Amino acid sequence: MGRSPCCDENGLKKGPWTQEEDEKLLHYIQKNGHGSWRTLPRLAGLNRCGKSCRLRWTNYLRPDIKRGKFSQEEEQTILHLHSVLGNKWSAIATHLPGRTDNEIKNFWNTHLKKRLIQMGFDPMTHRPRTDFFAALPQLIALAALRQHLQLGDQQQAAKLQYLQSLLQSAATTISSSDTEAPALGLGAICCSPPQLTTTPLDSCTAPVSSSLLPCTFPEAAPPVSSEEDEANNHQQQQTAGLSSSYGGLGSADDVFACHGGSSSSSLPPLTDLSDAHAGSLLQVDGSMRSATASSSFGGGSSCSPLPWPELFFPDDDPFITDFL
DNA sequence: AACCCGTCCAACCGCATCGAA
DNA sequence: CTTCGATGCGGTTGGACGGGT
Repeated sequence: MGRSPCCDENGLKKGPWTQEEDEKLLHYIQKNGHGSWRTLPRLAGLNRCGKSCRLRWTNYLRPDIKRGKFSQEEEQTILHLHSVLGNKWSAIATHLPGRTDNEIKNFWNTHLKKRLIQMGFDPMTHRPRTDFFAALPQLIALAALRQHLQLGDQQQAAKLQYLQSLLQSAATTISSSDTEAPALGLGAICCSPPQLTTTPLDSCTAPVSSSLLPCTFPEAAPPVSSEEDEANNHQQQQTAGLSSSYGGLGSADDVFACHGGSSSSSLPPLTDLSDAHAGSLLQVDGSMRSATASSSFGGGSSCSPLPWPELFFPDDDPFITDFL
């Protein structure tokens, strides 16, 4: 596939660096600076291509490299910057002294991205996923269905029948949605965050659909490419404050802070963090949440009304209030 | 002990961008 | 304006490692 690798062309070495090579490179750069990376290997006595040397230097040998685990503050910064900049690792790295773009990228891919997905967020847009959320109420109902199988009277039977139809539509919705959602499973769905949303009534037009979320966040997280955006970003940071925007991914505050609430005045808050349930919903490790996490999703607002008709589920129905 | 599987991360690859000629 | 080499960047790979069975 594609062109041959540059290092193969001249029989140059590839793969892990030896200590001897490291020392040669380090000594040369400390003495002469890197200058032209293309000529450096020859001058330094290394059988490597310049690219490989540059990478080794910038990602490993540079004296100002910070090693070890990312701090909570660094995590927060990465999350915030990624929500604004996208996969601009080098740009993000400039805000994290001592960290390389490669390191940040790896950290994102192995930790933060997974955590966001687990929590029901699209890691690219930093928005709650809308695909499987469309079926969330149905799935929640199904999860509790077992508890109600002993129902006897006619009305309960009607409810059961209705839930069965929801099951079908939920399955359809999920199987036709994009690829990641099914893999997340109900567990992930149950720990997903929309339950926390408290939506301004006028900011929403469609219930429980791909557009159910009231977020006016841009469709795709726009990479900051213009000075204006940079300025906006800066303003956002000043307004929200990097350190206050996140409390660490582990808490509900963290995620939602980065999803509009405090990061831009033009974005309606997705979350009422003062909500009494919020505190109990998300654990530090981003793992499973309690079933009650679904509580405000259905009943939160007219924006995402329950899919089941009031006929079956009057407000004071204990069956539905289980979920609310 | 051997194997499997998932995670982590250094390093590679190829495309994009920049600047000099 | 175009070309071309150098460098930067982001996506991906593959090997080391650790935990579980």
